[in-house]
Amino acid sequence: MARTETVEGPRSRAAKTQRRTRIQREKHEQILEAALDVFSRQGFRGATIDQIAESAGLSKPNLLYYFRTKEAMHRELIDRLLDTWLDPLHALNKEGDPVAEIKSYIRRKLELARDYPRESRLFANEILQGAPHIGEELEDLKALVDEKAEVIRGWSKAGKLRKCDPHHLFFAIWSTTQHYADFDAQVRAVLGDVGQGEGRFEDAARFLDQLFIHGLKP
Amino acid sequence: MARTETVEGPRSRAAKTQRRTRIQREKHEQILEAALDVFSRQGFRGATIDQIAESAGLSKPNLLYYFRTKEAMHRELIDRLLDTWLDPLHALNKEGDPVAEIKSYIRRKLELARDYPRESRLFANEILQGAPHIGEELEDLKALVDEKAEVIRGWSKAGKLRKCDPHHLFFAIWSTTQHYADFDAQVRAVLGDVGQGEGRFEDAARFLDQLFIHGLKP
DNA sequence: TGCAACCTTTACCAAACGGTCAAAAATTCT
DNA sequence: AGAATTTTTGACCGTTTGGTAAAGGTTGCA
Repeated sequence: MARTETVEGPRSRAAKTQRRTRIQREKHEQILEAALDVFSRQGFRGATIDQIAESAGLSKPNLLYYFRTKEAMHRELIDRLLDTWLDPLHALNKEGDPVAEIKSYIRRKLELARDYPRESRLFANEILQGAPHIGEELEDLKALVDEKAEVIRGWSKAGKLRKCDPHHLFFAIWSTTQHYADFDAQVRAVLGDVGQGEGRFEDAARFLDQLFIHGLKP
Repeated sequence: MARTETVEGPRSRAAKTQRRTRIQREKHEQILEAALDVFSRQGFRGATIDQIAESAGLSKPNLLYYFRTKEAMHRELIDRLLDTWLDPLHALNKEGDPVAEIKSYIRRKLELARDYPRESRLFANEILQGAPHIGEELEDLKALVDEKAEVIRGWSKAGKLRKCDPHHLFFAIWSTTQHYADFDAQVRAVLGDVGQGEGRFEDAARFLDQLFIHGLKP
């Protein structure tokens, strides 16, 4: 899924031989962590290298020693993201019980939204702007989705699931779960700041379970 | 809902007396149209005045004669947006048939996503970045949502709807419908470019109807 | 200890950015 | 027509931005 790894980093012997020094490994992660923070809040164009550098506790030229461009940081973040992001979909098991499988898929997606909201927003930003940096990856996504859509269709045909358009089912699951990460500001405003964090996600999980289960049981 | 109208525009006598010339009215609209285009694709920070000016067929200083800052354009767009955006929710009628009301609400929201995708993305961008420009408006939203949530709760208690958390129901409706506008790039990639536009929304409407109706019927 | 590789900093650059200003051009009003 | 007003323009400004060059400091290893 990840794009052909072009090793990013300093033009040094260690880098060229792929063997990274301790400092390189540490700073590399440190920078990506800061970059994720900034990109997910500001979007690609809105983020500045200075912001990321400051958030990472480095000077700008120092940061640019590890990542030669802003794009380089963004690209590596997106690459990493996609791998973990599609994991739950990969796990959808043709042999399992349909309703239980979908329930568990929803749960996993919701957990991702809870535990990795920055990644979710990073992705949302990218798609919102028309996915300018991930054309290639979206094709891989299509292949995976088409495959899993067939699984759903199979379950429907076997009478184990109400008949429905599998692609739109996926859209509904993605949107409802990611909503809690991407539109967090709105969710918090509407729910009020009472009953934070923990209970919120439990309520969401209960609601989505009910909605999809009753909506899908034959 | 709209914020107290501070009339934006040229510092001219006509403007001060609120009476706008023909040219002022025309250019004003022309600029907002272009600004919507650019803001919805690039986000606030990503958009540049030059881009908007070019898209509107004006020089930058000329544009700035009508809107004195970038914020001014964005603010008026957001203000207009919110009015039409919440219309469908206002229309949710306590006296109507619960299932029919919700069905019609979903349909309206989906039509908005189809007919005004740029507005949807403008809003999505704003919320994604943490709603920095619309704190005030979100409070009004909360009040409206709370009110309509009570309507839903009433229907549930009367046994006309399956018991569920009304707020999360709204989240689910918002996210699933707006998904088609906001994540259009992903939707197109997954569905392939075949079977465009028209059929797409019909399929979505059918799916969402089924999902929510069966998920909500008592 | 010395030296080669690696890391960090200071100073800098060109382009892009949001916005201003004064004056010219066009329009409207009487 | 001519004055008054509105609209448009070109030249400009200070700041921010992504990124570079080169020199100084640090580390690891023979």
